[in-house]
Amino acid sequence: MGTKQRRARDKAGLREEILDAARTLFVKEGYESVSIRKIADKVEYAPGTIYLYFRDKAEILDSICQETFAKLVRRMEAIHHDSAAPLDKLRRGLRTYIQFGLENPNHYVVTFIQAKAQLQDRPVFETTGQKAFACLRQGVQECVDAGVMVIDDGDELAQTLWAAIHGLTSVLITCTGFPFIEQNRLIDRMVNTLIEGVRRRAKT
Amino acid sequence: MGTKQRRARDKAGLREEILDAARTLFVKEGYESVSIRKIADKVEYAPGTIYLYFRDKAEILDSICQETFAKLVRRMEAIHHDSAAPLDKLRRGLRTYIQFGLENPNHYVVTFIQAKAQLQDRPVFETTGQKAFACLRQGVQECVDAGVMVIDDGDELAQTLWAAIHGLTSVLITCTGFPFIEQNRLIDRMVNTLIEGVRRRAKT
Amino acid sequence: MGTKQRRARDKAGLREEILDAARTLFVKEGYESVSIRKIADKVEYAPGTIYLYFRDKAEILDSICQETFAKLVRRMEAIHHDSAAPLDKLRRGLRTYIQFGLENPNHYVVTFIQAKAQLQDRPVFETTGQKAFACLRQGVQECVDAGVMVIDDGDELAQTLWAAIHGLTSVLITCTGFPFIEQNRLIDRMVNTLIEGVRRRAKT
Amino acid sequence: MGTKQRRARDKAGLREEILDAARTLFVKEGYESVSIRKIADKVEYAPGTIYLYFRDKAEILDSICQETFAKLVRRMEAIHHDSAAPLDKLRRGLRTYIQFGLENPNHYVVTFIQAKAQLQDRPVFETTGQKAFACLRQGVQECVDAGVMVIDDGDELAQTLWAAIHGLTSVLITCTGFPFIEQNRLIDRMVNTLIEGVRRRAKT
DNA sequence: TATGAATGAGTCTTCATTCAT
DNA sequence: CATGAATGAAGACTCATTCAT
Repeated sequence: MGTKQRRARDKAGLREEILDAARTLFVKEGYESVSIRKIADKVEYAPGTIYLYFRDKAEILDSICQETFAKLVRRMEAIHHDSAAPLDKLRRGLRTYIQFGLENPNHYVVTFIQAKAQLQDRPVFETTGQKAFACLRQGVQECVDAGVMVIDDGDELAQTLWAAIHGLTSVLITCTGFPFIEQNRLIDRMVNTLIEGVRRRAKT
Repeated sequence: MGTKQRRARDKAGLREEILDAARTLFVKEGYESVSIRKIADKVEYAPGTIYLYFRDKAEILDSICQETFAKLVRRMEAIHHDSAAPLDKLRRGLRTYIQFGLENPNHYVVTFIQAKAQLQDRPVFETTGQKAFACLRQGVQECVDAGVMVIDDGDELAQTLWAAIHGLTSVLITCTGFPFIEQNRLIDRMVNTLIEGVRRRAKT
Repeated sequence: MGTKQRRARDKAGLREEILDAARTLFVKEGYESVSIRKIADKVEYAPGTIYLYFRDKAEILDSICQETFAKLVRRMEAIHHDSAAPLDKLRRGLRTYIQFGLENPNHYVVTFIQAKAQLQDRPVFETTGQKAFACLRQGVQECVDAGVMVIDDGDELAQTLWAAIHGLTSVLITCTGFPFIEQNRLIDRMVNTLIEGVRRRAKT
Repeated sequence: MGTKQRRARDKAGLREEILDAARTLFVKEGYESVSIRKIADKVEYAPGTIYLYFRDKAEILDSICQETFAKLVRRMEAIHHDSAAPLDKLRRGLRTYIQFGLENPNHYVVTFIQAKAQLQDRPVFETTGQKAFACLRQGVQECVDAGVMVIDDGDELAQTLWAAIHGLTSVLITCTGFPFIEQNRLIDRMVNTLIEGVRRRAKT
């Protein structure tokens, strides 16, 4: 109320502030439980102000997903431009994906766990979303082409790997009460297990 | 409306009926979007009646989770009472878990995906929930004891395996729009990959 | 709040009470300006309670119109069952219409002036609404058949008469600030003018 | 958006533009449903700009009414400066009024139908508004003075005539769904009926 | 003169919950 | 055991209005 001198960050990035607040709240309380009012309170603006930046609540979720995919794709693509052995690149890709989730847990949860229910058929998932998966798919294909995989079906392999690392990322972020072993050891184990389980073994 | 002559099963199973209705609705529309009234409508009772069986909305969710864990544990334990080779039992355990999720998608989604946001620190997860994990943990331990695993840390292995199969189960249930390969082939690949990645290999 | 012992009329007719309150408010402030809250305040119930009796605001308006038409038709039809001279019956019909409006000003305004904008193509107007006009139309037709009208086109005559008496009814109700002459004298003048203007004159 | 090079008439006529936009919108959507923002959008200015020309929303409505009355008076007065027979001038006056309404339906509806609810006791109606009625009143008086009317009370006659033609004008504009006969025939019938009903007949 | 950002009150509506019956 | 009626709080969203620039 009144004019306050409002926080410094002002002007420039209210939109970003709103996204930050929303992301955090979405994770803590679930998309449905977060009201525009709560977001407004958190950024210390009136509820109506939110609508100057986003058409509705769904658009906020949408924007967060878009952000997430963009960030993730950027990370994954970095690995692609590299001349290491395909299997090593794949290994790094898996680790990168998990790391991304852990470094951006709010982004990850909102996009990959909560948004599913709300946006399943929104274009975000069918465009940018697919592009993210495509990065992994491509890394797998290189391995297949190099003849180092146990089978030749790139889709089968990529889907298996993605499901597994998504599972790990999810539980590490969400099951905060669970008595996990030391995080890095668990990640290593997952990545090793997957790579060992998927690469062609000498002789057999 | 009015009283109808109401379904036969009456007396006995209204509680179960409410749970069934709620579970279905939770999955279709999300926990937050389901109102007590919608549940009441579905079972054809007045909203107030729900409160004769459950203290509040959260208790319904809670009960569903409890149910889920009980069912899952029963399934997992069946395998345990069996004298096959430990690794085979483990393999079957993994498959059973996934199958359980696919056969009870509503239970699975509500308990393992949606409940997180609402019940994160409810006791259900810390008691019954842990027991479910314990089944898998035990199957792993048997393998470790039999000396067939690549490492000896049962927790590390069990957590890795659980994360992976949870990932697969989740995405198979929720990512309905995703172009997955044939489901059984994917499940087989996941299980094989994990077992191959986790068992001790000759020599070494 | 609390339980109060609430007004006596209670139980029986909350629905009617809501309609009464709404009708009055609609007239005083215009349909759009009346909020469900205002109606609720007026009947001293919580806003949500309104929704136990009406699906939404439009349904309230709709109900009022239905009421109005039913009342009006009942009145107009009474005249029809009468063996007076057609022209006298018509004269009485005109007067009855005006009187109805003045005795039920809220009903009249809401239905014939405000509802137009909101419900123009609602079924109420196309069913019950038309029936009200039909009464007048029929009275006119009897005069035509009796050969006492200046022309034979019943529609032309009925529409003219209705427009005129609707005009008078409207202004008498709504232009409260206008310095009208004594009401009954004005009504008489209108009815006489119309009848004189419409009936066939001797010779000429 | 931004500044565009904006329409040419700029400077001079923004006020008029706003009135035009508002009038149109008021009729299409009803006074209450029209937001300042919608008006602003239509004229392609920022909402705040509206307030440089009008104190508030009501003042816009007020201005439109003033406009309407001025236009109407101008038209009615034109007839007055004419040396035809009083009854013919009156006849033309009635027709002119109706025509005015049909040619300026937005003005008419806003001023004579919608404004009632919002401005009932605003001065516009008691000053300029009365002046419009005075034109008709005067035409009637001339007839009375010429001894051609059925009674001598000019107010009684004028009010009757006005109510009737207002009724016709209103319904022709607002009851778009009603199966009216051909418009001009209906107008002629109304005017003839009124004049016949109001003029003194030979002998008696 | 014009704007963009912001607000606070208010819109309709839905909800979990209570309670007298 | 079951209900119907009611509520208070909250939901998303819109609006007239203000004001610093």
